[in-house]
Amino acid sequence: MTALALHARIRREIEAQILSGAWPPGAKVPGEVALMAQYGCARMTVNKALSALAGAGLVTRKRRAGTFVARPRAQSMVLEITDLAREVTARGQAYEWRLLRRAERRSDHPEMPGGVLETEGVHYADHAPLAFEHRLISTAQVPAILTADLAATAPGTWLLAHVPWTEAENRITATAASPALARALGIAPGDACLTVTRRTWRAAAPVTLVTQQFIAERHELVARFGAASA
Amino acid sequence: MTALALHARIRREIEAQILSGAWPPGAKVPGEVALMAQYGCARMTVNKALSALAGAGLVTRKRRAGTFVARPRAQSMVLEITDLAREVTARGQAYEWRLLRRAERRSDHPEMPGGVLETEGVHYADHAPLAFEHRLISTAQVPAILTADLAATAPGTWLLAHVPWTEAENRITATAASPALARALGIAPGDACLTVTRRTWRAAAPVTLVTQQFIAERHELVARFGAASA
DNA sequence: GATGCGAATATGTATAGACAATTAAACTGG
DNA sequence: CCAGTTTAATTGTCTATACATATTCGCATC
Repeated sequence: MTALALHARIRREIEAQILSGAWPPGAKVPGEVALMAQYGCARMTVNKALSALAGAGLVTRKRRAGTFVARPRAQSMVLEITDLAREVTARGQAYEWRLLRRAERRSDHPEMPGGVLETEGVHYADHAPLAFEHRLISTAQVPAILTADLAATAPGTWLLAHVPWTEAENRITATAASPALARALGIAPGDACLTVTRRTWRAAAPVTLVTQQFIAERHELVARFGAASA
Repeated sequence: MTALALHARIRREIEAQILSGAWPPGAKVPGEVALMAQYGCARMTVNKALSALAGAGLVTRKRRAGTFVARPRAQSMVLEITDLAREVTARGQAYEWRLLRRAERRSDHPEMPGGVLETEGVHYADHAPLAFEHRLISTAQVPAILTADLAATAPGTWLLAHVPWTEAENRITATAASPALARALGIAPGDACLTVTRRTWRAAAPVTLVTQQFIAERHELVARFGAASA
């Protein structure tokens, strides 16, 4: 019952050398045989640690040449997009969803063609508006959405529970509130909003296209550098 | 060699079952011995595939119980924060940096106390303003910054090349342009800006604290679901 | 029925060895 | 000096085995 598995310990110690700057980019990381001797273990154990580091992007490995600290070209951050209902309640606030529009129709949107369910509504935190949401859901991919009670449950929450593990892409930008949006959120037209547009697919078929517009002061997204996962 | 290593193939095939929805959350993934028989390989090979999937968060594994498709509570997205100089030139645009202010002083900012170099400047893409940047850099952590020519090279670019592999956190929100910001960017006061505040540490010591404010129409951040890494 | 304990099961970790693939470096012939 | 070839170092993958560890299940006992 060691506190940490040996391969995890090796990984952590190398990671510390890299993150602290002791081993700069381009520096040669000890080879598998060297680490094997240093820790007195089998090569597979060292390999597991180094492979994990390579997967995390901290090192690059080349046969015959060796293992080297990677040159960071971009910082890879992990952004956790949680369900709004969960996020708000996790903060200890009262969550509420109000459905404003629900229309079953055919879409000519290039990203979501065909039959869709279109919804609009507002997310509230502690009874104050937090975000306006416009959404298209493919009825071909998710026929059950037509029988869901979307006044009681926000579509995002419903989808998370019923159509899990889809691929997704988020586009984050800032926009000025249109008069209609301002009215829905109770802010002034032209006020800054954080806009998140998310497209999700399931086995290459589009599932939903959603745009959420947050009142700027009441929401922020946090992304962390993701090298410390287990 | 085979086009794909066996453990990678096993991983991909299980991943496909999960992402397509064929194996819903909570479903039992075949155990190691079953997969071992199915693929006719050793248990370690199967273990590598399943461990990788567990690391990516697609499955949870419990001793005695088995391996199960995870219930997604949040979508984990990968956000690539690139250096602005690199990003702009990668788009084929002309990049330019103009330093507006440079002050060596002591900071009482709670996140960055002590001696700092404070810089302000504007990033341009194709000679049009893209973002305003305010930055504090710890002179204790990065003494060499005091001798860097920050009029020629943006501090972020310089730091990326000289202080790599720090830990970082980004906070993304939207703000309205203050009169001073509007003047610097050539936009109207109150216009929406995408604001990214990034704190970076190096071995638990703060290195830099930067706030970049982008003209909304000219910038967006893209985050992708990150389950398809190798 | 409740409780405690042992057995069965599935994963977690590690070993030692083997061969394949890649490629930098050394070598060799012109 | 250059070009092509060989060599050797290093990682990539896989096997077969072993023991550790956590956890559920069932059984025996109270």
